[in-house]
Amino acid sequence: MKSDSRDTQLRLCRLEETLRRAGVKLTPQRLEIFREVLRASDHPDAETVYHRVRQRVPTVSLDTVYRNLWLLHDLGLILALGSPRERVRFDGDLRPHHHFICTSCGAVYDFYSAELDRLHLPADVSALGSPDRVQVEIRGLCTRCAQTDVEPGRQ
Amino acid sequence: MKSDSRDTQLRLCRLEETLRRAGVKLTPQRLEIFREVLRASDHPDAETVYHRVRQRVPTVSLDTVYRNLWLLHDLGLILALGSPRERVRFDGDLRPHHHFICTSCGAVYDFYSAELDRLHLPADVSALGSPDRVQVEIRGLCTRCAQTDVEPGRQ
DNA sequence: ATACGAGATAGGATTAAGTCGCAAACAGGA
DNA sequence: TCCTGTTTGCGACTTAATCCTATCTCGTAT
Repeated sequence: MKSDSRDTQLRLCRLEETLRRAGVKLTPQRLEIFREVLRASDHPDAETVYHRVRQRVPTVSLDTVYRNLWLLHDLGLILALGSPRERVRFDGDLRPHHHFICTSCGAVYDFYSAELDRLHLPADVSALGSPDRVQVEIRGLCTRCAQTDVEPGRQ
Repeated sequence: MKSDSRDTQLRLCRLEETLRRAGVKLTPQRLEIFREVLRASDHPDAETVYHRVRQRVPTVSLDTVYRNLWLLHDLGLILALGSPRERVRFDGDLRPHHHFICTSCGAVYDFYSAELDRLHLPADVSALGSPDRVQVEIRGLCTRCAQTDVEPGRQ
């Protein structure tokens, strides 16, 4: 397992620097939670991270795991799958379409593209399973949020 | 608002037929919940659908809304955004990558593709906001589930 | 038309995910 | 080493979502 060296080392340096910049302390709990997410390749949920970290830091609390996962997420050090912090949403539009998801307000905008609908998938996807629906998800700041957020001299 | 005619009409026919095939009854509540999701273009969550349906069917219960949303989802009549019925999952891999999500077991497999990483986005996306991260999400049956599910004469 | 039975509903009870508040502990700069 | 602002742990709490079950209803068969 060589990946536990160079890659992880770099990520840990980046962790230290990012935390320092944000004025956030590097506690053993925080470190272990971060390392656990790095180590995992199975996209664990908070509870799973909690159990794994517990084997190294037996006193860690579930709350601390939650707090730190979202902290690391907000600092851009790890990613969250799905629509973070949101309930499940439903969509009556069955036509092939794609999503622009605002990382600030959580709004989901649909858009259509014949080009994206017939995307050429890489060969190794077929080893994973048989595709049923292919969607492009774009995350970013929506126009509305960009206006209200910045816009100096107002507010 | 002409879309409330042809399109909706077709979808309602399809609803009736799909329900009949599945041996499921067409109740007024079910119909209104379906129509509400069709009508909405803002990807509402269950609670929102509940409040809207309530204005037409004042006695409807939240539980009925949940049950029917998932029923309609399972019958392929509506879609759910995000990872349905799952908790938030975390991912330590910051490299650009894409996801294959199994619709049966919920597992998420990563895959990498330089081609997909530099996707050409349609022009009208820029009107929605400024893209930050672009990901292709493929939903389908994973190889493992395909084997265990079908495979006659075993188990 | 009518009756009947499988399936559906309402709504209160329950579970479980996730968050809050606060006292005690700790990181890390001076 | 000291000191201050941050973080932790934990129990209480909130809230999304599901379960339970008596009652009701759709839709088929009569």
